Parts: sequence; C-alpha cells; structure tokens
Amino acid sequence: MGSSKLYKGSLNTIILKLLEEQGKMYGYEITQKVKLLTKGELKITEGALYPALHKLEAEGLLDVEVAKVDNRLRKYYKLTEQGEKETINRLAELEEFIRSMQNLVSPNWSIK
Amino acid sequence: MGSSKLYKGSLNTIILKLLEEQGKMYGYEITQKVKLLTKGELKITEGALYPALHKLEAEGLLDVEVAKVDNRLRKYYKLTEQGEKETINRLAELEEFIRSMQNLVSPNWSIK
DNA sequence: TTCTTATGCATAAGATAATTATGTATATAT
DNA sequence: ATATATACATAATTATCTTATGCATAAGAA
Repeated sequence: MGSSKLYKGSLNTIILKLLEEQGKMYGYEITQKVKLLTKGELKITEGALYPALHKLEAEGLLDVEVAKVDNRLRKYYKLTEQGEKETINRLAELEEFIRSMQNLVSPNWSIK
Repeated sequence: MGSSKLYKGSLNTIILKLLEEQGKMYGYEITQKVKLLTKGELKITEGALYPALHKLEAEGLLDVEVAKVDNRLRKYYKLTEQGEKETINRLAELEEFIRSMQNLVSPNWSIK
C-alpha cells in the first residue's frame, strides 16, 4: 500500500539495524528483506537506498566489499566499529520515537 | 532530546488525531499538547505547524474560527466532515506504519 | 528466439516536508 | 526594564524522499 512515504528519516536506522543482525548485506538484498519483513508494507526504493548507503559509508559507519556472484556485481556492506556504536544510539532514538508516536496515536496500546 | 526530526510525514496525522479527540484546538495549544503528551520527546516547530494547518484547511479537512482571548489572537481549528473521514484513514495508515517499524526494529515487542 | 521479469548497481530531476531564522504583537513574571 | 510566555506568520535553507532513467546480466515465458 501507500504508507512508504512515512519513514522519512528512519531509513538510515533501518539499514543499520539490518546490518547489525545480518552481519553483511548488499543493497538489493536489503530492499527484499524489508519488503519481506513488513509483508510489502514498506518498500525501500533504490533511489533512496543507494544514496543512503553511500552516505553512511562516507560517514565511516559502513565498510563495503565488492563481490561477483553469477557474473553479477554485489556490494556487501557491513558495520564498522564506529557504525556499531552509532547503531546502538540511533536504534534507541528510533525506539523512543516509536513509543512516543504510539502514545500519541494509540494511547491504549502498550508494550509488553 | 533530538528525535524530533523523525516524524516527517506524520505531522498532519498527529494534528488530525489531536483535533479528533479534543474537538477544537489552536496552533500554539497543539505544540504544547504534543510536548506534554510525549514528555518533551517531540517538539512541533511553528515553521512546520502553521503551514501544515493552512494546508489541511486548504484541503478542506479543517475549519477555522478566529477568537480573541486576553487581547491575543487565537485560531481555533476543528475537523470538517470530510476531515473526520480522512482522519480515520490516515490514522489507520499511521498505525500500520508504526507496527511495521516496530516489527523491523524490535521484533521482540508485541502489541497487547 | 524474443520479450518480460528478476537481479544488481547508479544518478539526476523533482517533490515534499521538515528546520532555522526572522518578524510582529500582547501579556506576565522578575 | 527585561526576559519569558503566548500567539500568529513566512522566507530561506536543508534533508530526504519519489520518480524517472540508465546500464548490465540471468532466467523464465511465449
């Protein structure tokens, strides 16, 4: 559906979180993983993803490693040491944000 | 703290939701209410709020009523009939989005 | 065998929606 | 008197998407 526009600002954190739990991933894999995990609810577009990956790499949060699989190029990304630290911070921030949003929108919900 | 930048795209829905439960509110009141409800976590800036209110009004989702209290201007906003319908849709969308984000970021959480 | 879909990367143009910086004005508290 | 709170507004800038486009290989369908 159409709620893809809502995650502005959280894409970077989503990427970091996935890399934290998966170890290493390549771009296309990330788009598929997110689609799968959210049952198609969130669709990461390539126009958003690749620039985001490049930026995170430029910031020193990601390392890249190029591989060739089936004669096709893949760029595997993984967290740097600094990236691991930042992931913890940004995840905490995002979780806090989600709780706040929940409280605003559905005060009857609660986390267990 | 600093996670105020994360709610991009959801500000309109937050406004609609608050008006739905409060009946009518004026701009400044909305900023204070959000600050209160989120314990300072979310701060709606005026530069974001007022244009958003004007746009929602232009879209026919809000009605405005000017009042003078203590010699100061207030613009009370309330949902139009169309606004009430839209609020239901947008809230559902936002809630679905929040669930997706939760699932991505904290799969261990669940709603009870 | 040709066409479509999937896989995989990338960037440019445009839209959207914030932040930040101003500006105006009145009321209240120090 | 001066700062803070209340109350509105807008312009300039920045961030972050979507959409459109491009290139290239592989696999499956017609």
